[in-house]
Amino acid sequence: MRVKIVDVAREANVSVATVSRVVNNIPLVNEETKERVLEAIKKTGYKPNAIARSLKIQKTNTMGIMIPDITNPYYTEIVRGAEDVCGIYHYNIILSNTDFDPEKEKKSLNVLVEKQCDGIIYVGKDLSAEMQAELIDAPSEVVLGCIPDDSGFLSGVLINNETAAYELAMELIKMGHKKFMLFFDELEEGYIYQERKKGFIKAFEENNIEFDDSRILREKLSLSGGYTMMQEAINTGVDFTCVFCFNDQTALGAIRCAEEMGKKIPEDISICGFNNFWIAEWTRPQITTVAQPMYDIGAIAMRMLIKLCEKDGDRTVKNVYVPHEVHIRGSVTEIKK
Amino acid sequence: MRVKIVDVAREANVSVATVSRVVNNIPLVNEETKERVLEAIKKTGYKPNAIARSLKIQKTNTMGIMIPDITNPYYTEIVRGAEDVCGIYHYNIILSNTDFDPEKEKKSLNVLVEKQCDGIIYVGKDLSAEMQAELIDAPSEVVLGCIPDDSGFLSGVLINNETAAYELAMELIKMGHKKFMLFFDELEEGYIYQERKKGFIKAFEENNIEFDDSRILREKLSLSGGYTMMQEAINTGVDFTCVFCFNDQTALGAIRCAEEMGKKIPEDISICGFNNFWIAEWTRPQITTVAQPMYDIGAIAMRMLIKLCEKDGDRTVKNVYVPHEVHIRGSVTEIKK
DNA sequence: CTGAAAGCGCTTACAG
DNA sequence: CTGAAAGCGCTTACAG
Repeated sequence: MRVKIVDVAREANVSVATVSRVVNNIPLVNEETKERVLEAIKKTGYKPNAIARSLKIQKTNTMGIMIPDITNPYYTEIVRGAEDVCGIYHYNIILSNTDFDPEKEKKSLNVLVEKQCDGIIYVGKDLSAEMQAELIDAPSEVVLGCIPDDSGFLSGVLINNETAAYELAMELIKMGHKKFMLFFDELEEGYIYQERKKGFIKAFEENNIEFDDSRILREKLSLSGGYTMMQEAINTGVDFTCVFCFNDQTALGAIRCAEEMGKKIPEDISICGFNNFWIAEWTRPQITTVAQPMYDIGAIAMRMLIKLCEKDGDRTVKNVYVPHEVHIRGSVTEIKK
Repeated sequence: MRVKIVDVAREANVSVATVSRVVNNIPLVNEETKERVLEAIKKTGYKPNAIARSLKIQKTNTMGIMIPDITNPYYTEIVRGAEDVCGIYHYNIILSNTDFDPEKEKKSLNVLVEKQCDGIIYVGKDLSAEMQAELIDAPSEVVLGCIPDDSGFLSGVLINNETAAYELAMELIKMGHKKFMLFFDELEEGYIYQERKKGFIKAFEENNIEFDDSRILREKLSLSGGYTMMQEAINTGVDFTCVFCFNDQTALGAIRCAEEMGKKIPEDISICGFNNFWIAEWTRPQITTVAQPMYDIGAIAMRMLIKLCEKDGDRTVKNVYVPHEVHIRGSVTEIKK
């Protein structure tokens, strides 16, 4: 049996109120009784029941984090950043993988709310109107990761995807590329997709580069998805010298396929990823990509969330844009005229 | 304000007991009143308070998972396996990164216990006597990941590291290698370290291969750690044709360093990793390694843990050894005599 | 400085 | 089939 506060009280010959006071470090306790209580706690091995405490004080010091897939290195870093900040402020996180599945998301949000999470971080590539409404409605505080809020009720931490894509495209255009392809997600039409597409197309248009949707391929954003898309791109005989992949895994898959099909990377095809996952400069060729400060996104989001949860914390709601960085590496090269 | 059970009761004109019964799907409720309650729940938007429920029924349906670092792809997979199983059985996980730090581990265990986790999965490379005692003592159920228990009080899920290392070494020996180096962790002397070392040395001895501890290098087990060790190995002029790295990141770092120093991999040096992280066959060269079923380790451990937590679940305590697989890939080759 | 008591939001014997 | 009541283990005004 777990020992409870009343056992300690009995042992120390005081009331439970007094024990509670010393456990919670409330000052107005006589030094001597405090000693006695401390002794009793040690002797009995008492550990406060946080559940009971939470029920009483209406605060769990537990945060929920909804993330598509912890296995995706991009999200892994976010979680690590969030958890580290939690540790500092004596919170814990409940982790929930949602796999971009609206049903799972709804269920997950529900249990996080039922478990009385003080706050919830919602990470995704898009925010459906329905999900947005649920998040605004939720009694827990909410901060978005990687997507902004447009309702004025939520906060978000993210990079400017449009600018990032634009800058990346401009670099490749400067290198002489004119014939591009995009390797994007199989289904997605959501926020990040739109933003990046806007950025790429803006760069294309400013430079009078022809582009239409037939140059967008769609598959799972994975090593094998990238492989498949490259296969298709080469087989259908489209004319292209450069590919923008939605993430680095996809880019690496595409690189491998191209190599196997006899292409030299970057001489024959320049290939770019996105996110700068931890291994991007250790592959051969190294992957040209846009670095997102993923750890920081998690850490900043969590900091904001904690402030929302604390009594006199900052309650300003805002979208925070964190800096990105274009990294030009070995997977791309100037076009030879 | 969150709506509570009494609000629903008032709305439906029944007692809280009745509301509780329909919420928990307890059969003996009149169909008609049930309808009325359901309606009231929908109207009020009632969501049960899981904290209050937990306090009453003495069960949180929350599991703790203590893991060195979620950012290490090896552990990421374990967490995913564990979380997926949790989802099936309506549990959630609190994630805690411990960074191999005994202090953090102790603190973490403490809050998981205070938060009344039904069970805890402890993942690590070693189990100190102190930690073992604390885990046995903990009121929450415990299952170990990646390490076995020798006390008879805990369960564990892991591969046989000695056999795995032995088999890997034998493959390389068959290829004609005789001069080996080991790239191991900077500090570690723990369980997994010992087991693997035993396995390697057993293979060496059986084949009359000379080996002593001067052939073990130690550094952080990371891309840059592997890089550093290879640099040192080459610079000190030790004679070797094959390196066993403690994990795949280290192997990849070692490969890159060797390449930069003008060595051809695998022609000049054969390099092996361990774990078969998700990218191991997409690097160039592909990494020879031992695959651990990491997802399964997490999933199985969680299944066992849940059984321990359920009323009439299987309470057998045992160490479960899951199969590993040696993958010979492009980072190694036969030695040319 | 300390204790008795109420209450956090549930569940569940028990009685009817 | 339904409700009144006790109790899960805490915290915290309130009184002394």
